[in-house]
Amino acid sequence: MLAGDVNGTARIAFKQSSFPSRRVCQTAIIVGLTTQLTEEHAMKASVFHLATQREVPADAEIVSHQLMLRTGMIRKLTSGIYTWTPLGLKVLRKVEQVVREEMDRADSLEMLMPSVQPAELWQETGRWDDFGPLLLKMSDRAGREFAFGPTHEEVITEFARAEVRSYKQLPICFYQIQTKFRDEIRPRFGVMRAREFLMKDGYSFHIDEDCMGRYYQVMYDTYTRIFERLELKFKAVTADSGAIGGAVSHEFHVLADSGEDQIAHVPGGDYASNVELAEAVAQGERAEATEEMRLVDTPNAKTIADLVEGFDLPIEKTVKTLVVEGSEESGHDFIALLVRGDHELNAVKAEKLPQVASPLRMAGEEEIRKAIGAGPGSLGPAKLPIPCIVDRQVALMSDFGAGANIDDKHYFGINWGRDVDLPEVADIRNVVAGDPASDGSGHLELIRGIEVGHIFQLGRKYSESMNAVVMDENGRAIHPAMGCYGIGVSRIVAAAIEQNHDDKGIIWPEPMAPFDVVILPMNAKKSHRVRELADQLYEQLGQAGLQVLLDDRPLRPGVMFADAELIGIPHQLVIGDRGLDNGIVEYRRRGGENHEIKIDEIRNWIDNLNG
RNA sequence: CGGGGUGUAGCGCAGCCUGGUAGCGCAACUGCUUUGGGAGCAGUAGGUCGUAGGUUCAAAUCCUGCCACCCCGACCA
Repeated sequence: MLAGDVNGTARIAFKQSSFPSRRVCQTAIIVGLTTQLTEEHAMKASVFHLATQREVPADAEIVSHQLMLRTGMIRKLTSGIYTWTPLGLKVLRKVEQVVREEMDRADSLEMLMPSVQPAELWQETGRWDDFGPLLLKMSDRAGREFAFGPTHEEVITEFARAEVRSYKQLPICFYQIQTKFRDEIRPRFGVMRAREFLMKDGYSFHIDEDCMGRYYQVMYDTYTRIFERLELKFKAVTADSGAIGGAVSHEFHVLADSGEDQIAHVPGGDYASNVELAEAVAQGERAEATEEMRLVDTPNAKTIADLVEGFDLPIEKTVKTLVVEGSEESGHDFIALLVRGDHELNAVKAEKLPQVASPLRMAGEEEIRKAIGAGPGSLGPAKLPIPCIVDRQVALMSDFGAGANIDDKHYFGINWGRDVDLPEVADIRNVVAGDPASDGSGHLELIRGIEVGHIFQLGRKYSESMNAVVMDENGRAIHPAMGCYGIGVSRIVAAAIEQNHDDKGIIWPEPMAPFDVVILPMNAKKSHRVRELADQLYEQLGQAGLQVLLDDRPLRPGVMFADAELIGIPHQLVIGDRGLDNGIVEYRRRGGENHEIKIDEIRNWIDNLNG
């Protein structure tokens, strides 16, 4: 059809002259020319689905979400649920493959578990209720209940209790890369916090804690290698294990200012922790009292800021009193928590206090009035009718000011012991920049990160609740210790963009770029030699094992440049008559230096690139 | 779930207050010109105005319910 078309457009002519078009490939299938079909690296823009957009979609807040939509990597189907387009999938698969290779290297065994899981399994561990509304529940025609798996501890433990019966089979680790669903209350930022997402989850089984600990270290190293291979700037931090359970846990964060998590670390040192967990160490010693405690009228002082401005009180001499719901075992409806005026309460730490209800709930104004007799702006430790726990730093304060538990009145010059008995002391605040690290290694700096991996030493939580047992050397049935290891594969794609972009678009780390090289022929329609060299390079690069995109679309140069930069292809070759006159093609490194390559040196250049 | 906001062409928006048969930019399609940084001209196509009801001679516009989506808070890979 194309061959004899004298009046055919240049576009058709160009396609015709190049490497197998879609039509030719189909023919090749028929005649069995499979060698050409294995050329899956190579792709022409004219047969690919490039769907870039110039305008920024209105509801995309962060850069990665905007760029993923503008490049056409993803399309939203509904809230928190996205289609990965051919372009986006190429990136996702690359990340997946690095994860797979490193997991395999650590002797972890890939498998695939069901995403639809029966309710009974979740009821066994109690998580059918504990997981709460995050669990997407559904029922079949017979009314039996199921959940779409948000994680797979139950399924793997069920699998292991049937398959793994002897210590001789241990240790063993299984993993899968699979779509998960968590019905997040508020999905946002595109695939960064989606409801449906791609996750690598791994689970290991061990005869004892010792072995679990050793394999945990193997996974720690594996994760480190994964993020190094992906060329991301990241940090491993000690973390809270949250709903999954277990004692020891580390999170892996891709560092980016837009990250939702705060990390406390010692610059240049080993200490790094999620702020949720970072221990706040009290500094200094309590000074002698120099003032008398006095009741002061503070009619308009409802906040710490009012107090500081209106009464010339240094913020380090003020105390915030927060009222939270008490736990059942505390025997009280409400508990007061005190932190210094310039500090913040740490909810994770507070929740772990036995007196405090979990999850943490702040008391409302009405509840506070009923329990204390004054409003939230006038609370303090003196003459407080409910139990009280103070932060370590608060315990070291002297001559400080706090509410008097009478509306519009504060006590100034309060001193522990003399005026008020020192209540229970605990670490309940967030660390701030400059605090000493709890290991004494230096002073903390706070940075932001995106959590892309989390490893846990689970222990026997699941093997016990689901009664998975193996026989040990002495013929006794024991519950194996478990570890679990997650990586947010789809989130990594977004996190990588957050960390690597400029005003023109994405700057992919090479290992996850959708294509290695793009060929941009200038004015190919008119220039036979441009077309010829483009085709030749396309073939050579493909045969060299590089994933190459030939932009054979009949477009103006500006559009081609803009697309190549937006999509973020690391290496660009610009072929034009201007360069050919001088025997060169132009090479551009996305986000880096440009230079010229002599045409007769291209072969070397390609070999170099590939090596 | 609580608080706020928005639903009009694939994307971004105007029109609504003051009811009168729906418009702009980008994208798409056709033709000609143009071709080293998101072209120009001419033409074409595309919309149950989220949805259901109500008021009215007449509803994108006014009223009510519902739905969806987005933003701020607690959760997570």
